[in-house]
Amino acid sequence: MTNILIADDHAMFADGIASILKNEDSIKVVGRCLDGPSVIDFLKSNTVDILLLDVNLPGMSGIDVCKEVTANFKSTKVLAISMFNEESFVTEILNNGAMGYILKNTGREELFLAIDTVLSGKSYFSDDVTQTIMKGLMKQRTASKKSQPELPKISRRETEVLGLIMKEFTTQEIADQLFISLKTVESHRSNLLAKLNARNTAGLVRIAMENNLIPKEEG
Amino acid sequence: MTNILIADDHAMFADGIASILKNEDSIKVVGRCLDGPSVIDFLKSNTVDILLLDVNLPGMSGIDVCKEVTANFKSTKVLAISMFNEESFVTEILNNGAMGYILKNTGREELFLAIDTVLSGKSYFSDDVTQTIMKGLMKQRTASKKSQPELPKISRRETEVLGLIMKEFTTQEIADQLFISLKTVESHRSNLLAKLNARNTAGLVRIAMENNLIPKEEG
DNA sequence: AAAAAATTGGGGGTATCCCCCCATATACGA
DNA sequence: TCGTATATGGGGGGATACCCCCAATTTTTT
Repeated sequence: MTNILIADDHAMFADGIASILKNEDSIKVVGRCLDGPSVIDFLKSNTVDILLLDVNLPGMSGIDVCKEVTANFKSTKVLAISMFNEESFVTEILNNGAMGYILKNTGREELFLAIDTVLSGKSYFSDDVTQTIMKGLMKQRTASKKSQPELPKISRRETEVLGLIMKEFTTQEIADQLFISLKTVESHRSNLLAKLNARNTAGLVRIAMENNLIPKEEG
Repeated sequence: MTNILIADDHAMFADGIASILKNEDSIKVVGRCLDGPSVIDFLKSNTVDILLLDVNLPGMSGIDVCKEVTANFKSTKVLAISMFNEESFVTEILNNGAMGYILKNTGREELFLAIDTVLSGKSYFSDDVTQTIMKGLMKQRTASKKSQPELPKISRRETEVLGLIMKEFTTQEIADQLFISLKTVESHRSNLLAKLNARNTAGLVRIAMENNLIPKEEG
């Protein structure tokens, strides 16, 4: 038996979902919530396998709810539902733990499929949503490239130093690891600050991560 | 007329692609390269609209080639081709400027479609590849969550301070903006270091970005 | 071959960060 | 209601980062 909680402030829509699911023997709608806080409350005293979560909840947004749920109720999987096929909504809630994203015009067959898929631990996305995400990934790339049309080329040694900075090593430690002088590392740091147009270490790290300057290795 | 450059170290495969494209009047295969450096050389003296790039090139990898091409030859669009539907390959080359990714078992119809799509400035991915990416996004999420099972809750004020740190403000500047004492901000910094298990500002910023702690606003 | 960039290193100084100790008041949760 | 977390603030000090000046050598690019 799969316990499902519906979180949507549109009563009519919540009813619709519930009536669709009602006919399925293996599924039980254990509750309905109209806002974020009541979802959290409900989960504290009930077992829920799948949370059908509207992204655009009033008050506490769906994103925050999702974050909270995946952090504190690990046995509950979130399947996001939204009226909008907006790239920002999709990526945002996926980055906060949702296992799937479907649109409100989804038919009953696809709804069941999505629920089963998410329930089995896999992720599910409507085809339209998938398209949107792929486009979004590209847009994000080109947009970030436009904002900083050409950031100066970072040399091999500077890249090394930057990588070690991101690993929280101090200048002295970096010097030791690279077998060069403290002063040399300071030179590289200084050049990095100038090239990346950063004021301090924080900016160095942020810009490096935003522009994917340091290939991350597995550790 | 669309100029296409094929970069693949497997001669037989490059021949196959070329022979498929030869029959299309609007397409002209202007060259074939067997390794990365020769691609760069070729682009320096030729106009190429689309680069069909094998991800797994010997010597200079396809990822590096792609990075170089999108950085320095902005009029050339990269369509990645690979034998492997590997999530790491796909995301890596997409993050380095490729506009599309297709597999080597792609048929001629889909090949033309991919070329046209990329040529028009949109991105193209085989269905299989799309599935792989979506799964990968999820995996990446759950994996990163496992590595740091539960990082302590960051309070509202700490989040504010952390956000300003990432914007490269100094402790004194943060104190001024929040109308609190320098010492208070230092307390928050100190608590953040302890909670996030970081050694210094670099770690603070890296961990914040890795865990998506600071909602980025548009500027 | 000449110019530019990268790599190396130093002196000296200030700003900032990070650390230890401490305290008070408020708010939140068990 | 009683602890824990949060937010506030202070003294003092050592470590680190950042800044200015500078220069020699090597590598890369033009």
